[in-house]
Amino acid sequence: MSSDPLTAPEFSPRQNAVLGQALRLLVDGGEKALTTAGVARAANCSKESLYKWFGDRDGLIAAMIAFQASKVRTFERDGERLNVASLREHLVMFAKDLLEVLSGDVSLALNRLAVSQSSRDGSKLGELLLEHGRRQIDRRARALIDAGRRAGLLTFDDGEEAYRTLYGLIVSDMHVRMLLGERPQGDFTQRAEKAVRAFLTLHGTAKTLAEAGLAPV
Amino acid sequence: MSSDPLTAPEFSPRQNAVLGQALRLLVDGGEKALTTAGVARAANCSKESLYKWFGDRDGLIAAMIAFQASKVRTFERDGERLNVASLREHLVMFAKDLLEVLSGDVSLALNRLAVSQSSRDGSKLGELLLEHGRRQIDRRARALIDAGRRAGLLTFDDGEEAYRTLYGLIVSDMHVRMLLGERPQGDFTQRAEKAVRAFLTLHGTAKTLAEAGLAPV
DNA sequence: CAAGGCATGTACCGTACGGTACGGTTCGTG
DNA sequence: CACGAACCGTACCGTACGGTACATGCCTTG
Repeated sequence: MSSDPLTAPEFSPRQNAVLGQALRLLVDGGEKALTTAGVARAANCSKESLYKWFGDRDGLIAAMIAFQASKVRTFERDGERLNVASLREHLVMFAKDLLEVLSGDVSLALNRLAVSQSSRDGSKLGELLLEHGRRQIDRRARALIDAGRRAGLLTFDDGEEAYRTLYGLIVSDMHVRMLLGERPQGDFTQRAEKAVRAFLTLHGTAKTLAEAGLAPV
Repeated sequence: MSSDPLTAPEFSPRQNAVLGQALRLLVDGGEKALTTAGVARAANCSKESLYKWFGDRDGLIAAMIAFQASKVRTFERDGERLNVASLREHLVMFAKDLLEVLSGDVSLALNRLAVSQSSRDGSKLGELLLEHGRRQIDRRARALIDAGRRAGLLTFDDGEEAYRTLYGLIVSDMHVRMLLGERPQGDFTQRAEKAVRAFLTLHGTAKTLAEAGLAPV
């Protein structure tokens, strides 16, 4: 890795096209299908170019992660005044987006790849994936629940811990199960709404609980 | 796979010793270290015996999963009368055990292996791992929260869903992060207690909430 | 047009792995 | 003791992959 992919994740259009083909190859055939010769054939480029651009196979994979992360952009529109209904709506939207992202083909394939490489020492692939893939969506959720607290709708001491709780309520073990090959079952919308309801029960203020009809029996 | 490892997961002592060495090899060196020649060398047996006993490499891995599952036995002692304190204690114990199991070296190595193989079609490794590794601990938790409901301490409609909630509160994304190579941070006991507190807040009856001092502010 | 950079395609090399075959050894059994 | 089964160690085979070298062709630039 000659250039730091954390600060220089930009490639030429031709290279982006190659990375896209590589991702497609990975999604379709799994890790063992991601051979340098296979990528070169699928992208109509030469292996020599691959090594010139990305250094080695690990560099190619790192570039694929950066490329995919650059495609998944999440918009965080805030500044608007939050009330119980809008907070809930935003939380449900976030939950659904999170479930969609995690269950996506490319996300699952890249996560599988990073997991399988993580046993090798010095492989920063997992770190890279967490940093690139999660940072955006994590910041969006953190900003949302912080705004909820500022608006007097949520109560918690540690924002990070509250976010972890929200994440666990939404995802549970679904991500690992999908990584292991299980197909997602159940409706994402329903799952998201239930998770948000539980989260509000745990961290909503009295005002929120009353307005949302979540007062404990 | 000539014999069904779901119903016949028993092997001779010699074979068990070989499987143990194979697991050690996998834990130490990751998936790429788990070569048939390496296992044979580490276990002082011949490759021919490996293929005779386990069929092929996949059969060996399946046998490793069954062997490891046979070692991790979880005791579910029930029948005692549950009160709020004992329910809470059992839940915390379960949560700590779950975190211990998931963060164990062998568990992580096997999960990484199953995840990396899950993209290949027809690979029932993930299914096998979920079935063997989780069944015991899942049943224990399910029995516990069902007993809690029968004792009038918990309230929920769907036991499976309640368990998923408990699981998510305990683990959140820690499992995936560990699979990606991150070292677990924080105290398991504290994490377990917080998760159980949240679970009781969500699914405890009025009696439970009052006795546990969890009445919402 | 000439020249040089850049990309492609192919051929090649070394290595490592899954799986098989075979000779030698140990051990239980009639 | 003789026999056979099981097993060990090793050598072997075919294949596939990562990485490199080289010849050809395109496209810009002076």
